[in-house]
Amino acid sequence: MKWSDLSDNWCPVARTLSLVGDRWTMLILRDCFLGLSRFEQFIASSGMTRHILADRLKRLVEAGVLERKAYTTTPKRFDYVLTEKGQELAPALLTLKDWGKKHMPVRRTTSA
Amino acid sequence: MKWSDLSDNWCPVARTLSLVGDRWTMLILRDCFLGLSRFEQFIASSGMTRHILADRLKRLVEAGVLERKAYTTTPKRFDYVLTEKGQELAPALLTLKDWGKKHMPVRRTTSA
DNA sequence: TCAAATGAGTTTCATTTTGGAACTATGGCA
DNA sequence: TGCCATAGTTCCAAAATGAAACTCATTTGA
Repeated sequence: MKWSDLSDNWCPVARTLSLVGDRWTMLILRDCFLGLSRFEQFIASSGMTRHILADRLKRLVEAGVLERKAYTTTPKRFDYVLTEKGQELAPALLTLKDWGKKHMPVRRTTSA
Repeated sequence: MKWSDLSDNWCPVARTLSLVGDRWTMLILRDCFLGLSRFEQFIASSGMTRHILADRLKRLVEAGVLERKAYTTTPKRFDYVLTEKGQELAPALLTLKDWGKKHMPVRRTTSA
């Protein structure tokens, strides 16, 4: 079975994951909740590559999770901002944050 | 930057995603919360391929999210059950479920 | 007794995705 | 004019995934 087939799964968790359950997508949303909204900001913040970001932004806009709003006309440049639908993913991000703080300690390479 | 490097990220969301933020992992956990615990059950329920499942189970056990308990000795066979740490991912799954129910309707191919 | 079935993986190979880097396009600014 | 910034796109190699077959140990059952 292909991952993309999950969008029609009977299970709402699976359907949600078909949109946000791949690498990087949730991290873009985290950045949005942190107040970032532009291509280069997402690149700098997340460390993902440019064409993956371009692809994910397109998918999120198509899904109605982000809105692409021009902030200059010449040249055309855009802010990506959370829609109401996107805002409602906040609880999911918060649970992931809490779990990470509790269970995924940063293993720092002790300067030996 | 590689996905696996996220495990040392300053952000707890990113660290959590380094473990559960790839394709299929969350779906295995969903199945665990539904009461499934065996290899063939996960295969039947999720639709993922066998070697991906084997890989994910190994990672989840190593991470302490699942425990691999033998339920027969000859031949050795195992149940994969949520640890306390794994149980604590329940809120994350619930938020994804709620969001999916609200925002990801099943688009059914009307029998035309 | 031998064949088929079960459960849990492993292996192989083709197809997709991703990572990394370079390249394009538009316009501002020195 | 030449350089910089923003926002992508393109190219190629490396890694991950999908599909199917194969392994192994044991059980069932004809």
